[in-house]
Amino acid sequence: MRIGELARRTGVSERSLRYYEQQGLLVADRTSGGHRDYPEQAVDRVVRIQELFAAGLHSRKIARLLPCMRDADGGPSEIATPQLAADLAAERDRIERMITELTNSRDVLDEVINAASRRDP
Amino acid sequence: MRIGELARRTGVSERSLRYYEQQGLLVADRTSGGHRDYPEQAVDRVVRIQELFAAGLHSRKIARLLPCMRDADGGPSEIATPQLAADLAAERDRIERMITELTNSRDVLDEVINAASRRDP
DNA sequence: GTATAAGTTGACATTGATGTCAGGTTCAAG
DNA sequence: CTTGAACCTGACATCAATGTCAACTTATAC
Repeated sequence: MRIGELARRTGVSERSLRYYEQQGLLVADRTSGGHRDYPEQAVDRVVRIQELFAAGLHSRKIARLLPCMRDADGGPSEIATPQLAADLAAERDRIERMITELTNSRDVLDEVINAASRRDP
Repeated sequence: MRIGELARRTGVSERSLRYYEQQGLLVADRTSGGHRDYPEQAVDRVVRIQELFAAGLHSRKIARLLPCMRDADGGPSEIATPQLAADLAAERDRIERMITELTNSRDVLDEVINAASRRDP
């Protein structure tokens, strides 16, 4: 699949897909003419990458993490080193705190929205 | 309370507190000499502001939202207009999706961390 | 009053993913 | 073979919160 289709199917811009490749997060075959050719599995991977970005991980860390994730089609190709695992554990805790904060914010918004809809039913 | 103490107690830098004031998110009395003097209640407010920033709201939107939130000491001083409420509802949905994504990422990290700790117990 | 800590404003820098544009090449269909 | 769509690289711009530094003023304790 080519970059346009991948962009369409993932909702990620072509610009970002090229950036992911530059950062070593995504690999693509090339046609004889140099156009990127992605495997079907790239769709899942891009979604994961996006989620990890949304979770506040930087591309360098994602690059180290990706080989340790199990793919849609099989187990991980690497096991995280103890150091990486500790690093990821810290990220995990940060994400957990983030979820708590987001939940708080969501509840605050709900309250404001409900107050408005009660006045203006 | 002065800015240094507020920064210490909230974990937010003095720089950011001044920025919040500049953006209309935070008000402070001034001493005769011009130093900021915050009420006790500012601590809670700063925490809320941080959470809303973490939820991806921009300062302008937070500024419109804040008067509609109930404070630690009482009800809201304003009720959101229908337009603001609709706007916030969209943010709410975005935050909800974000929580889902973060939960996914957390689970992925857990899996990688567990795989590493199983190999290296 | 003097020293030192804390505060003030203003300006400039940073960060990192993404947008955008230009100039050129490749692909696919007629 | 031609044409228009899709793709390539490279460069520059953006956004918004925060860091940082400078030059100065105020507060506090001795």
